[in-house]
Amino acid sequence: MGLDDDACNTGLVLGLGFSSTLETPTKKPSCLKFEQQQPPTTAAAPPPSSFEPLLTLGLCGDQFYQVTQKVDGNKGGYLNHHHHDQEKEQEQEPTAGDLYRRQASPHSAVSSFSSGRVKRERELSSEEVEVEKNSSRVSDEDEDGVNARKKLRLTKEQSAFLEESFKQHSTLNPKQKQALAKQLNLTPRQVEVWFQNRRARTKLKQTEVDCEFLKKCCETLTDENRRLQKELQELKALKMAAQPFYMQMPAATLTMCPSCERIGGVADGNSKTPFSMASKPHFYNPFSNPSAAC
DNA sequence: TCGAGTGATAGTATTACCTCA
DNA sequence: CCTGAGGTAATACTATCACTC
Repeated sequence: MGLDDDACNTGLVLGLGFSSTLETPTKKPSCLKFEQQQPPTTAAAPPPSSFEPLLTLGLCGDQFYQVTQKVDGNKGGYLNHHHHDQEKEQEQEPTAGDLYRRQASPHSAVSSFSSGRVKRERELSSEEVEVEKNSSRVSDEDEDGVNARKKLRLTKEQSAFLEESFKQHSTLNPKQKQALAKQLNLTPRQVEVWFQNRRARTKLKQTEVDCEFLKKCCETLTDENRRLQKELQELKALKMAAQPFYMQMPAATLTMCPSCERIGGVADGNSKTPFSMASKPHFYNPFSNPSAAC
């Protein structure tokens, strides 16, 4: 493409691209409709080179949504009632190490126990494991011992409550998780999984939205680029038409005296031409004839 | 029957704490 | 006492499975 030449001759430069908005959420395009919530303790940082529109979804409060109304999670019939004497355990003060982690780690919040059931059961307190086994409608094994993973469906109330909580905080610390679980008659693990999936799917949706947005940006900029290229060509044509004959000649055939700044060469080099090109050094070729014009 | 939505699981990365030589 | 290495725990993310509607 001739952009470089154009830039040399006209000072106009055309470009097309996006700037990374990493860590500059305020620079996001204003036309983005969705905004992805960045929790106070930001989740794992994206790769440094990634485009991060930093959109947020929902509200972001300073305080975790205080649950004031208990939602009966058993209305749907999928959830078994479970005992609430886990409360003591839930309200135990975290250890110093826990506190440190929750405050210092960017990943502080939802525990996922994601290394599988064996690990999970090692990590969970016995009470919590018991709750988990009882509270969900099904366990991994049914009465026949067959590994039939049946699926819990959250009730509307439970979903709405979780959504509301997610709007407040997209991640939960263990206490919040416990509280939510208790309010909703779910296991902490279920709350945790719900938040994990919610985050993942929010991100997925956001990626799709971003993709569409970037496509549109690309189209717009391409059109703009095309328009400016055309305009540039027109300006160049006008400029050429307005130039005297010798200025349209190849620069190699022209020389200009560096001292008197008069153009020499095939044209009339000693006359008082109005086209003395002061401050146009590219008309001067020091290797051809430095002072021939004089 | 199929596809979308979604709960659940497995694997992996990161970070911080703890222990020990 | 200090320090670095290795182990462990907590938590996040991603991919995928599997079930329900």
